[in-house]
Amino acid sequence: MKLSPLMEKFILHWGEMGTRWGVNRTVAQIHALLYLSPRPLPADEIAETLSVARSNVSTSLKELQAWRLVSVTHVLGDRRDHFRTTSDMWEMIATIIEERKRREIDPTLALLRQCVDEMQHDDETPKEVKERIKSMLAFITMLTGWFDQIMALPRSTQRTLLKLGAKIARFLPQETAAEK
Amino acid sequence: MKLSPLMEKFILHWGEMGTRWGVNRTVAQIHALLYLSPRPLPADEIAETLSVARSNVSTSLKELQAWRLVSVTHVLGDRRDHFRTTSDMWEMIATIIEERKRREIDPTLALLRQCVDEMQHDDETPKEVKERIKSMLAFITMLTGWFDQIMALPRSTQRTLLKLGAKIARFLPQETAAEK
DNA sequence: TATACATTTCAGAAATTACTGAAAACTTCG
DNA sequence: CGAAGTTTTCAGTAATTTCTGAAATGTATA
Repeated sequence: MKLSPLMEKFILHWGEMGTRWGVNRTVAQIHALLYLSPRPLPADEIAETLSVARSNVSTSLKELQAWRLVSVTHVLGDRRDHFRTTSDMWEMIATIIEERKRREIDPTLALLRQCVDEMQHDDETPKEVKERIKSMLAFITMLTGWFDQIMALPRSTQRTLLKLGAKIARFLPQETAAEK
Repeated sequence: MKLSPLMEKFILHWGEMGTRWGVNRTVAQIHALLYLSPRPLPADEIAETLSVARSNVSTSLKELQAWRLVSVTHVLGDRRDHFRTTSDMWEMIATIIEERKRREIDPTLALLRQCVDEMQHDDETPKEVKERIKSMLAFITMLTGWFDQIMALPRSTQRTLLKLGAKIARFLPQETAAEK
């Protein structure tokens, strides 16, 4: 696929962003390319477009599929797999957050719970340290709970909330601001 | 500072998490150590505790300060700098998100705006591609707008919203669910 | 079933990132 | 000012991550 300078700029930037967030640059570039592409692309075309090895594309696509960000389709009269990603930004972000939660937050919660559990019979660990761990567990639990609930709402409600922004505060029962 | 097995486990996990999110492992470990520590720690104590070079600690602490996650204090009768991080999880997360926004989202928005600007006189880039870039810009603009507004609310309101979770939908004007 | 096409695997090479230790720079106090 | 204490810088090294190309594996069709 021939890239215009605009497309190239976009893809390169996305690659950079990827690295900042712990995602392999090529993986992020492929994702960006597929996001822009009006049609699903076969692996060899991706390799050619981005000037990376075919094998690298293969590995990266597997990674993107593991993230549920890329899916396979087929084109009539072509034996090759073709790859595409959703063009719905909301869906894309939701998927990324869900996967990160599954891969990173959930194991962290598990560890924190284990820590809190073990600390009962642990007289080596200072009291203050135990408190810190407990409050981190409480906080992350609350935040992920919020997130799960919001994600379970119908898309239209989510969109309403997003559009409302801070105006949502208007709808809250009055005394809201009264706290320590 | 002597680490109990519990503390060690926590710090190692945090280091791993860091690497997943594009943060240097040592930087994340130091952050974790300071989070747990009941008192501010001097750099050499951090180095000793985590078994890394003093110079590495120095660099990492600078990094953490650049992220506004760590600050310097002094202890009476000690010429060394002592370092601490907030123990308020909400504040910590807010800082991390704000910094990431400043470093990564804002430049991305700038790039997207530039792309949208340039695409007017660009006949090399397919129409569909232009649309994708526009809708990404629209989406990120909306999301960061929401975030900025929520962050500007008083802490107590934020806490109320967080606690409410999906129940917030109850307070919305009725017809909410009516959309495409 | 054999052939052509397509994809994956993987060992080694290349590139990048992280770390160390020594020296330089800076700071405080006597 | 000078000595002692503290922090920073940075060149070289180490560790890790990424990438490639060749071989192996998988798959469809003739």
